[in-house]
Amino acid sequence: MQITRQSEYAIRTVLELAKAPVGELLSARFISEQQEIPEDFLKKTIKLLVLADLVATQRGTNGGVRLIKSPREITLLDVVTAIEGPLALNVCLAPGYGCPNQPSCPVSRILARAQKAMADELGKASLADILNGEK
Amino acid sequence: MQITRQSEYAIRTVLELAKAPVGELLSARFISEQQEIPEDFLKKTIKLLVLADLVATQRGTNGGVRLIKSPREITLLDVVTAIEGPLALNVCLAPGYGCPNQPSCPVSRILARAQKAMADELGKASLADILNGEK
DNA sequence: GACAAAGAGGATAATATTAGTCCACAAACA
DNA sequence: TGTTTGTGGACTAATATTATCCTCTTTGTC
Repeated sequence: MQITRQSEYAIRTVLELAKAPVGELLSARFISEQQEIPEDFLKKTIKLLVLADLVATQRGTNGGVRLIKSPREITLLDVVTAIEGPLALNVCLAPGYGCPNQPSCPVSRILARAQKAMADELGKASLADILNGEK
Repeated sequence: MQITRQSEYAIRTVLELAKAPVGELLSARFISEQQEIPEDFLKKTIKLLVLADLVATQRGTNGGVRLIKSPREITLLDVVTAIEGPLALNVCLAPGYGCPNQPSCPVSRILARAQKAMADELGKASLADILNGEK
């Protein structure tokens, strides 16, 4: 019941990007050194962020990664979801899982509620909030 | 970011126990058949519930397992914690983990908040609530 | 055009976690 | 005494996570 290390890498990555001047490209190598993240693994992590439309990449000399949304518009929920897919506290809550009892099953209802409470908190925290020391 | 299958087994187990007449012993075999849980694995699961003081066991003929608290006093949080240990959305939130930045780190603060929101929901849901279809 | 810098992507390995199985043993009871 | 039932440990299997390696493509620069 933890976010994966890859999610943490992703969070540190977008924070690093959010700290840089708007629109500036940071290379995967640079980020990997700053944040002590294995470079090749970071690249894959970045790819997931691209697929989630949180960042864009550019190849070639002086290429790199940049945010494509304002730090105010990106939340921890966005980042974690980009890496791990939709939250699902239990298999029975995963999209497309066909539990015959759902949604009448009282356990799944409670898990869904707990999950929503957590997601709401993560969805409230933007990168900007975090960088501002967060009120 | 899921509860483990073992936690789910544990939940189903205590619910089964909560449905039975107060104080009645159910054997691991019986529960494993009712709930389709591998028997030997269930036994280990039960042991964790014992260690968490949620159930008591009795050996020998007609032995088995029973709750030692009222279903009103046992919450999903109790059960999940019994199996998985204290919740920790991230390593940095695990008891005893020495992150140099904690607790000033804004990310860990948010994760902690999200975790608490989830834990609160799980801690509100008692077995009795669940069996009553939960309001 | 050649070369270097970077991301893309696939394959595979290394670890860690989770789940499940097996078996000898101890306690309770008839 | 022997059967039922939990205990405990070792072990295996399955899966997920994390990490590494290598080749390819794109882009910019000389």
